[in-house]
Amino acid sequence: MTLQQLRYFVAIADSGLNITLAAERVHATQPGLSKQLKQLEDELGMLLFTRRGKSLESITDGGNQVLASARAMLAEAGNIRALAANLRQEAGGELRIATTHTQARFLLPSALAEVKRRYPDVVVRLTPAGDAEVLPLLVEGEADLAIVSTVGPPPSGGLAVPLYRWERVLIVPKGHALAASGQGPTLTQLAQHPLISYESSLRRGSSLRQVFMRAELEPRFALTARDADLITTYVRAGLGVGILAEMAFTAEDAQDLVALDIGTLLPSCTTWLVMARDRVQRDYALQLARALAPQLDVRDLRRALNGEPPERWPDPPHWRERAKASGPL
Amino acid sequence: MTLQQLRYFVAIADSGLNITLAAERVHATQPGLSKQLKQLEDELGMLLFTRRGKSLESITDGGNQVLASARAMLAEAGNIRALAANLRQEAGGELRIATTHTQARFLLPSALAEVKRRYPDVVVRLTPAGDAEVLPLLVEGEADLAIVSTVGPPPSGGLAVPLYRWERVLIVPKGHALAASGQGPTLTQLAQHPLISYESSLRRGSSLRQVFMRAELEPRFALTARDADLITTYVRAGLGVGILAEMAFTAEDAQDLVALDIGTLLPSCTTWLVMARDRVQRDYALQLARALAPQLDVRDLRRALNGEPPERWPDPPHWRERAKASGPL
DNA sequence: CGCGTTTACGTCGTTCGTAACGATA
DNA sequence: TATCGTTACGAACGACGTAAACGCG
Repeated sequence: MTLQQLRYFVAIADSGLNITLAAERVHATQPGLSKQLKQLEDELGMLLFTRRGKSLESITDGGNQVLASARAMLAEAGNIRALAANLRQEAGGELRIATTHTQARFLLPSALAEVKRRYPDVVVRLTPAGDAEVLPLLVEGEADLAIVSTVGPPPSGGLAVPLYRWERVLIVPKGHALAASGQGPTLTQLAQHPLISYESSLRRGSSLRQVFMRAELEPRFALTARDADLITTYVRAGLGVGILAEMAFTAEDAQDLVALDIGTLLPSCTTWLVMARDRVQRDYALQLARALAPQLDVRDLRRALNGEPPERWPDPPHWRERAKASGPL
Repeated sequence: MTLQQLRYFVAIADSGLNITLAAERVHATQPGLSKQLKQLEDELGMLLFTRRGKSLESITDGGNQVLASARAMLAEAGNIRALAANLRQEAGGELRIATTHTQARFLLPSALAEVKRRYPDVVVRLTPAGDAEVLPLLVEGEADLAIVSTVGPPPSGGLAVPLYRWERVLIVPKGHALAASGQGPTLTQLAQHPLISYESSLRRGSSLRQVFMRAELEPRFALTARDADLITTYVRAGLGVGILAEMAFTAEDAQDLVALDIGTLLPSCTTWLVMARDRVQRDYALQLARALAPQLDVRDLRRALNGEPPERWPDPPHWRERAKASGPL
């Protein structure tokens, strides 16, 4: 049993049992993986996959257990390498961030610029994903850090650091009926208009739906999208009124659109930086965390990166106050 | 980074930084380990040990962190192998049990005989150790199972299964003053005699000492030993009165010694089977657990072996009733 | 001078890539 | 026939053992 064999094994498992594809991903040849897989099975004296003819059909029960252990081992190997790279103060490296489009577009740019300034050789890989897909990416080891938003308690599945809170705003064209009063509408008024919002709003448990449900109203969604640009575009096109993260309403939007405060209608959101427990992070991950959460004590952050978060984090600042806040050095 | 390199590395760390000794333990040559160590350090770009001249002086800070990860990886590798061996129904294998002399002598024989009957090819390695050294052996991976006794709550450091409860008895020669009344003495009477008991009784936190301390009495220890044979021997020799686990008082002892019930004076003990969390056990470990705890449901035991113990274990039987009890198949 | 480590060197095993073959849909 | 896996073969590398040299107490 070698680490290489285990690496090939999980690559095959992660490639939908397609050895050829797995071989490409690990930068090796297909016969090489085939052979190593067979050797691993021989040594363990068990089949890791069931076969139909020559093709792999499914993972065996035992194979799944081995898979879990193999993943753990490879993760530890990664820890060792990250540890060494940190100690060696290696300039290069990769920083894989899984997050939603909104955070990638409005929160991350300045923070990533800061990281890039101190660590120019780091390759940042942004993986935009739907709200529900971000955390799995982290758990499966596809990403080093995840940035997600929740209404209420921190997300599970990792170690969460609160970054900031934010509200949703209602977007309407200038001169729209709802904008006439100058202040936000009631929920009942809102329910009479077709809505344009994020895809995740369609989910049964989404906070938007829940708010309507509690008021015994049924929201009508005209259109959902993943990013704010599309939402504002369709609001402009008159397809409906938009519900947007406040961060996503730009100065340009303000030329022909109006953002109405609906803070009382919808609960506020918290955005979290999430990392997998027991995974050693590179130094530039700390740098990113500092840039994202300047209100937090660096020592707390460093401890958190090492898997020992404080009992309670201080309440994160609101998006609007965020620029002003700055933690102790 | 190879598993082999990591194995060599921990072997060196576990051999007091003596490469030659480590080489013997892993059945390899010393230059081989030297070279692999160097290669590992080269690949990681860090020193794992500090050197004085050519000799290894100490582990570096980074080395210690790598060591922890390496141990975790090797443990997982062991898990995979154990899993495969179970699946393969492999007859052979090793069962390393760390325990005290008393349990090894009076509890284990019948249970081990049962295991050996079903798994004749298993090599059982009994590691007798002092009361305080048993659990560390388990945690360090030197043993698969540990059997320890506590007064009160289960031991930490692993997953504990309660086996049985037992009392300590007072051993005196026939005709001894304390035996005259036919029943046990008071604590004050006991304090007037030199005591002979287990080594662990000397420890500051031992339950024996605590009982005396609470009564503001100071016990005098004439002699301490690790095993019951020695204790009874010296009781016979008239060096003092013995305090012994009830299991250790044999029919032979009864010919010239008397065991007095002091159940009211000393709290009763519970003996636990402890295994490391997240470590896959071989099937014969389950067999041993069944033999040791016949009062428990096999399904609970199996789940416990897989790391999912029930919320609460039923109270274990007393040693005297233990032979009669038998759980559902 | 003994103990323990490193260096040097040769051999053997193993891994990996290329190429050809085979099976399956 | 295209796709995907296995087998065959050869080259290169790497691990390991033996033997000798080196440093240190």
